[in-house]
Amino acid sequence: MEQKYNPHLIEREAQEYWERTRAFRAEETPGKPKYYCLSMFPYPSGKLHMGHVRNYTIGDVLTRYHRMRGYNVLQPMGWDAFGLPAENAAMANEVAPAKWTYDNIAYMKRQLRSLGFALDWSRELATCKPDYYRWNQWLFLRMLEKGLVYKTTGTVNWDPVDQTVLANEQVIDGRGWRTGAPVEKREIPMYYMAITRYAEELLAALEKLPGWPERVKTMQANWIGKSYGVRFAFPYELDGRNEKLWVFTTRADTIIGVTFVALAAEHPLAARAAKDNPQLAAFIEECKRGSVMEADLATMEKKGMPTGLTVTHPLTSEKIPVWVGNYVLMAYGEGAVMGVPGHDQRDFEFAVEYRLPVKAVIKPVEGELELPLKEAYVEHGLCVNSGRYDGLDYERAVDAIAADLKAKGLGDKQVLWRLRDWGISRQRYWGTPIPIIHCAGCGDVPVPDSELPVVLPEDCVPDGTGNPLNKRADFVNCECPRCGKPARRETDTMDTFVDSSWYYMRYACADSPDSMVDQRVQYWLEVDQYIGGIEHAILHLLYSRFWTKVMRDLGLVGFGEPFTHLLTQGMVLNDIYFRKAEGGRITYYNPADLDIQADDAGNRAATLKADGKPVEYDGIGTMSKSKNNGVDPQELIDHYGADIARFFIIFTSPPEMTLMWSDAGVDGAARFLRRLWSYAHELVQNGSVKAAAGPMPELPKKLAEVRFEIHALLRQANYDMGRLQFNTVAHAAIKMLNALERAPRDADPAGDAVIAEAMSILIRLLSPITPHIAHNLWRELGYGEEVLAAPWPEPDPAALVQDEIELVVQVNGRKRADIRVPREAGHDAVQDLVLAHPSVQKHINGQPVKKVVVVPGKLINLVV
RNA sequence: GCCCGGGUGGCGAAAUUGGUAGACGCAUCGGACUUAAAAUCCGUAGCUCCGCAAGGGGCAUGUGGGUUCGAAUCCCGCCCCGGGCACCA
Repeated sequence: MEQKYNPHLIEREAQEYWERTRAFRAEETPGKPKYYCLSMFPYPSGKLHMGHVRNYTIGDVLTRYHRMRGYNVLQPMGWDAFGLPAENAAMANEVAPAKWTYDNIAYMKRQLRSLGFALDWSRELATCKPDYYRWNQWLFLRMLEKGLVYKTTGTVNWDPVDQTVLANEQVIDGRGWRTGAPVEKREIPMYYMAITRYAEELLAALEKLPGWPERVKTMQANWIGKSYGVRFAFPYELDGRNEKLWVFTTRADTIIGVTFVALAAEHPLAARAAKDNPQLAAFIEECKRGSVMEADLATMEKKGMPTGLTVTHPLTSEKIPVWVGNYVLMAYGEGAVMGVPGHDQRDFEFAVEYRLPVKAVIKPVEGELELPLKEAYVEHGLCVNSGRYDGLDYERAVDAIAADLKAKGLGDKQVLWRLRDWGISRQRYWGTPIPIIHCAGCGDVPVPDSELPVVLPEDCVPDGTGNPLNKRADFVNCECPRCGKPARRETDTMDTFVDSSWYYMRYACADSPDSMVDQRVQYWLEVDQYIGGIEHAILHLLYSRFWTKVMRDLGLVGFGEPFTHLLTQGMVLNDIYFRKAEGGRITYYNPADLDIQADDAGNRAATLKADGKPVEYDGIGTMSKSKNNGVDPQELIDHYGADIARFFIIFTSPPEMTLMWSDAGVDGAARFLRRLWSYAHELVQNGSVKAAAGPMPELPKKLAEVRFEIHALLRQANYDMGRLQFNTVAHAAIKMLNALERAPRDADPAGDAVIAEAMSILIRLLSPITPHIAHNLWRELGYGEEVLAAPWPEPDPAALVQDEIELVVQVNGRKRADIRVPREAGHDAVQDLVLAHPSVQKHINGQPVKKVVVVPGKLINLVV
């Protein structure tokens, strides 16, 4: 054993050992409890960043911990390899997305290997390979057969200069990121997956996921958004026909207060009204400018214009004016809303702006409304000025009004979901081709299963002006499978969320050539622990749950939820810097490439090292490819080694907490592992550990205290392991070494026994976090062949028995003394000791003790 | 704008879920070792007041209220930061 800790040497040795022994190859072993530990697979953006290291270290800690607890563990890894950044890189460097992606995978795989993760690489997959995405296509066709996939139009961001569809991310302040041109909305045909058919189950099944964080379940429940309300119609006459304008409301109790109706700009009635009204047509056109993002729609200035049409109030028969409002969403409800300025703040502001009447029809249960209203009264209350509904509370009013509408055939109660169907068509090259052929005679024809996969050509180089597949005659031109005549292949590709909705199943049978999944999926799934960033709390996790239910209903798998336990890792943040070029194009710069000066007031000035010119600061955000603010961990690994990097990132913050990246403190991790090494080296030199094999002898008081401390720390560490708070497990390891270094050093066989036991505990406790040094020390100290095979340590109850306990004494809730009392001390004896304490005497100051609060074994509070 | 989190010393954090606030680590300062540096080891440390000292008191968990014998923890209002908002992944 070398005297100095040489992480690179021992890490290489340990990794070669694991490689040679195929230590992490997972086999289906019936009868042994299995544990499927899964970290979200990375997008191969080029290099790992700290968020990846954090994610995969957490997963590895859980993997190795469960392995030592006796589970048959699977921890796989793969690549979420389709996506937009590859196309952006292609435009910037004129390299094909495929080559860029495969090069990145090769580099990042080396980085992952150098971190020593216990991964079963034999199951590696990349979603851009035909043997993976063919099953996206295959399931798409099954869903099409079941009516779970359908085609309709959808709204996209359109860059009129590049003549291309833009991702939301590529729209900056309403303009295209490359051209700076104002973005327009455009309606195009798209394929949808009918996730709303599963809305009820996706919501209800959240309650059957006790292993998920509450916050994630709350977010999903709100996203699915079940609301109970009333769908009803305003009758009207147009072009000599009697028609109905439908709306949905959760506040039917306020229906008498309707003073206008507002339509989305895309509403068919708006288009009809605009036919002879150029001003309105222009306004509708204006509404179609700007991005499709909900955050933009919700924050923009509320604007409206009258259509000149009126409809009839279904209960009062009043004439109600119809407006077009830019804030009404076509995608939610009916694309039209009733306007009740008195009791909806948004309607109130709209009414004030356009001088529409405000009617108060709800009053508080206690007291009266102050009129005229200065803002909408949005609380539930009692109906007033509402004729026969006066005095009814919310529920009764809704019941009565729904019943009256129903009697007139103009409405009824209805459940409305906020969740929308999942549009999966992307007008992009680097994704799974949608397996459809367009035939002039037969229409949209599914590609037959026998012709799957529809293979994506890998040599296209996008240039930013639309999907390059459209220019590939060899891809586009084909025969109609139905009539055999020349036809055109669909060039849209699938949303990459399709890829990530089932990859965790494919790991179980990554080599299965003839089927999407096989019986091995039944062995490994569900995933016992899923680990990934909180940013995936809604979309990815919801789509995966949906996809699993679809596969279940197609008889492909026997379970309905993919992930039993979920750990949502906190984001790793870093500063963001950028420059905005003329024309609006934005370039982000990595903080590592900048010279940054900050003054005491927190202002900062940064210049690019390459040209010395200033760049702008854009606050902090998640490390990402798009904001170019990732920190490459490679420098850390090269300098300190994998164990120190892993220990540091585990040590520095609890897994679920957001972490602002800073490497301050990494020297502490390095110092700890060096101290551990030196301590172990000394033990090896003087042979204390080997000499101490055998049962624990009778211990003198000092050594019993050391042993107590070790076992108490272990008890706490195991508790923290169980609640996934790994930072304090690392803290416990440091405390153990501190305790050992403080322990009496005489060459006493009893002392050797305590130290030998403590080191075996410490090394096993550390082995999930710092597996290489643990592997090495376990062997050097002669505990066995490999720490991986050792059982997880449990505290010895006998070591945790104490003769004396410490009690805190408070007077009026403030700590005034500590006392040590024998463990068996009775209540009276303790009370005498407490009252005799001079500091307690002083603070009681002769006043009578009114109350004594006792927390057994911990605290006594005297109230005077 | 809407939904979900978070805010504790100079910094990362802990506090077993209402019971000693600041464990453990970083940085800082002082000391030891060394020709020197690095490394290593020892010590100190929230703020503030009284005291030569030993020691003792007060104030402190973003902010303002409230509940409680007792609040970082529970309740109400506000401020700031992060995540998501359906085409970034």
